[in-house]
Amino acid sequence: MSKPTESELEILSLLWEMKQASVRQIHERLAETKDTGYTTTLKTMQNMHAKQMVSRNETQRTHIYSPATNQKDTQKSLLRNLVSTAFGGSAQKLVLQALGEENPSKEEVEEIRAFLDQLENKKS
Amino acid sequence: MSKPTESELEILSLLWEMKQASVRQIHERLAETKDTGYTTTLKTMQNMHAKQMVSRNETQRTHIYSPATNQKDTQKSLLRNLVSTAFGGSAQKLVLQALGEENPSKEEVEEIRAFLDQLENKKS
DNA sequence: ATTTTAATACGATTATTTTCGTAGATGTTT
DNA sequence: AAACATCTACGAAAATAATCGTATTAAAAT
Repeated sequence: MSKPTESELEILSLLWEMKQASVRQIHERLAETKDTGYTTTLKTMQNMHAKQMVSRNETQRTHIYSPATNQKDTQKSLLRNLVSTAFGGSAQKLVLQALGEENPSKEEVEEIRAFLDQLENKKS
Repeated sequence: MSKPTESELEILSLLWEMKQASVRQIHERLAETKDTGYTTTLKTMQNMHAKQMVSRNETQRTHIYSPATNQKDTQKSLLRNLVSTAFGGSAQKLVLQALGEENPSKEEVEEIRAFLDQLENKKS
C-alpha cells in the first residue's frame, strides 16, 4: 500500500469517518473547506480506486466508496514517517509536543495515565 | 513560512540536528538512506534558501547552511496538519496511537507522567 | 417522449516537486 | 603551470499531483 497524497488523505479520512460514501457526499464535505470542482474529487477517488486504496460498489449508478486501507495502519505509517523526518526519530518528543499543544481535558489525561499504567504492567 | 516538502523536511531535520552544515555534509548523510546525485541536494538547498527556509553563510566558497525556521513551530504545524487529516481532528487519538507504537522506557513514561501533572496544575 | 439533472470515464492541462546535466569559478595536487 | 577535484549557479527534463473540461450514459422530472 502506497502512501496517500495530501488530497487522498483528506478523502480517506472522511471515508474512515463515514464508513462509506458517494463521490457527491465526499465532495460536499470537502466543499466546506476547499474550493475545487466536482470532477476533481471524482478523479481523485477514481485514482484511489485504481491504487486499491478504496473499494467501491458499482451495482448502483452512483458508486459507493469505502476505505480499503486500515485506518490504524495508515496512521501508524504516517506517524512513523513524521517521527523520523521531523522529530529526529524520537517518538517521545512527538508525544510531548502533541500533549503540549492539545490542552487535554481531565478525562483525556486520565485516559493517557491509564494507558501508561497498562504499558508498564506489560513490561514486568 | 510555507510547508516544507518531503525532501526539504529531510534536510531541515538534519540541519536542526547538526545546527549547521555544508551541502556536502548534508548530502553524505542523505546518501546513507537515499541514492540521489549531489546536485539534487544542492538544488534543493538552494530552493530552501530562496524560500528563506534556511540561511547561509557565503563568506567561504563552501557555503554553510543553517535552519531559518524554528523546529518547534514547524513540528507544531506538521502535527496539527496530521491530526486534522489523519486523526479526524483528535490529538488525543494521535497521542495514544503514538504511545502504543513507541514502547517507551520507564524513564520516558515518568517524563510523560510528570508532564501530565504539570498540565493539570496549570488548570487549577 | 422530451428535457433536465446527475453520474461516470477519461484525456489533457497545469502546478509542484524531484532530479540531473552542464558551465564556470575556485581551490588543490602534482 | 597544468591537471584535477570540488564548489555554485542555473536551466531544463522527468516524475508526481491536482485540476478541469468534455463526452457519454442513466435516471428523474415535466
